[in-house]
Amino acid sequence: MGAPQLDDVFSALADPTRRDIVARLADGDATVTELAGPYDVSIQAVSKHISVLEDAGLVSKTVDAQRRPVHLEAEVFDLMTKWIERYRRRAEQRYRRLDRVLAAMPDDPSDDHDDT
Amino acid sequence: MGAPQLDDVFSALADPTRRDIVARLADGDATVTELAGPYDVSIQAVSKHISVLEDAGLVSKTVDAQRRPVHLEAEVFDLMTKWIERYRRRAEQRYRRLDRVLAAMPDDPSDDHDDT
DNA sequence: GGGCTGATCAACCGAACGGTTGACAACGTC
DNA sequence: GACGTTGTCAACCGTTCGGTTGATCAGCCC
Repeated sequence: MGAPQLDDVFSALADPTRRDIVARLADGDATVTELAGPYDVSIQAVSKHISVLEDAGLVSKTVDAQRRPVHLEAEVFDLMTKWIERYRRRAEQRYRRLDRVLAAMPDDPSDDHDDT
Repeated sequence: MGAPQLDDVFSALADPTRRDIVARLADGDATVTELAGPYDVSIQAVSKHISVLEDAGLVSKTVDAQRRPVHLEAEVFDLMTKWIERYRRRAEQRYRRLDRVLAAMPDDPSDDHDDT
């Protein structure tokens, strides 16, 4: 119930079945059995997957009689995106800086060769 | 060797130690022992972590005598960002659309009640 | 060459993971 | 109230994962 941790989000999304479930939920809510349909595993397994996604804050379950429509929560994606962007940008800045240094550098035989 | 898979990228980033390593590499390349420094685990464990990151295409190792400077590869981040953004956007569009529908809807008793 | 340093390889261990089956709870329907 | 449907809980199983220790390889330096 606390704020979702990056640990949970990333490891939830590490599984292809769970990523697929997220992909399908982007088109609209679906019940557990509906979600389980395409996969060659038991409903219990899919139910577990959804629990994992829920713990990560990626989806939420509502109650509709005996059905449990699953809904994609977009917010948590921001958490990931922010984390990723932070380091991607830093790495790219460093890369560009290095690039500039190299460009400004005259042909130097002590330089190691580029990686194909 | 092959293109990095989302599986590998997400599961690599699921581990907090590995995320931390990535974070530190954003500030600049570092050798394995340098990276291992802050952690309370063996160098072998850190070496394994770096291998996982390498397999995911998130970092690359170069050769400098007996040292192995590790370098952050920013490209793969795009792979993740693209995946995330695709579904985040879809989910948010649906949300906004629903929002509009609800806003445009007059008080209707046949509607199921709202969730608090 | 001998020794130190940096890093990986190999075998092993316990915990966590993804899957299974079986039982069961909750709800709508007849 | 019995029954079918939907979904979860619980126990179990094999594999993967993060960690360990010990051995080994590669490269610098005296």
